Amino acid sequence: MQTSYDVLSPNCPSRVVLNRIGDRWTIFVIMALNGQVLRFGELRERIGAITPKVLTETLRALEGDGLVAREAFAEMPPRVEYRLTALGVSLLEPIGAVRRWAETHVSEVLDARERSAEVGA
Amino acid sequence: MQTSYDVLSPNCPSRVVLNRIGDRWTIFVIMALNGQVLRFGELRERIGAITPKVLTETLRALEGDGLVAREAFAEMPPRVEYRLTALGVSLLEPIGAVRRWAETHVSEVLDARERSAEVGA
DNA sequence: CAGTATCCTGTGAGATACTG
DNA sequence: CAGTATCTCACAGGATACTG
Repeated sequence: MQTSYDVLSPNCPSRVVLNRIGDRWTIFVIMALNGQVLRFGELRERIGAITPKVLTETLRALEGDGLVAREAFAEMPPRVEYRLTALGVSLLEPIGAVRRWAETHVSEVLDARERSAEVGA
Repeated sequence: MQTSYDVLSPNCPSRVVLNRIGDRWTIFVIMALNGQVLRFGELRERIGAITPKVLTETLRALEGDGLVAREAFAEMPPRVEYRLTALGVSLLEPIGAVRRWAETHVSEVLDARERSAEVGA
């Protein structure tokens, strides 16, 4: 039983989470499902520029990690609902922390970026 | 002046931060520089499997975003020191939130992953 | 509606070798 | 020591078309 993790180690399980969060589409899906139950098509609409293939991949990954629950109804036409699991909901907190930091400091980052671009170019 | 951000929008400035954090090497560098001033070679050692090229790219990006400060000394042999800026330090907090979540919940994610792998395969 | 199936491309990043 | 310079490749992810 491992009791402590070292994020600096590439094979550390913590890295798993960072990879997932860092994934291009994960955040969008998690945020969209915040407090909502959505169908495949609804997710597509809300996220915008995502293709069905990529949305499916993202959803499958999230499902596999126990963050999102998928419920299919045997109807015609088909209906499938996605929602966050308890684990998925708990992920909203750290994501919120990142988001708050972003909203507070993005302008500084953008300023710095612009300033270095002037010189760099 | 934009007063509110929507992370669900791909062109939202907040996305900038998520991209940066999601970058494969950013976290490693930020964590390594936590409370430390390190030279290029020291960073290489601590991070492990990173190549000089990639470390340079990561460092330049971080510098450009105002998260890391680079100080070069005109000596022979050359000496260059990297440290977090105040902005970089402030980023430690949200990263810490993610890290804590990871340390608490990784086992659940891994369990779920394993369970779905059994079925999926 | 909720996906699959294919094909294709950009680029993050590794390996390797060289330089001020 | 602290990087640059090339070359190469895998793979995330996009476009498009099709199906139970």
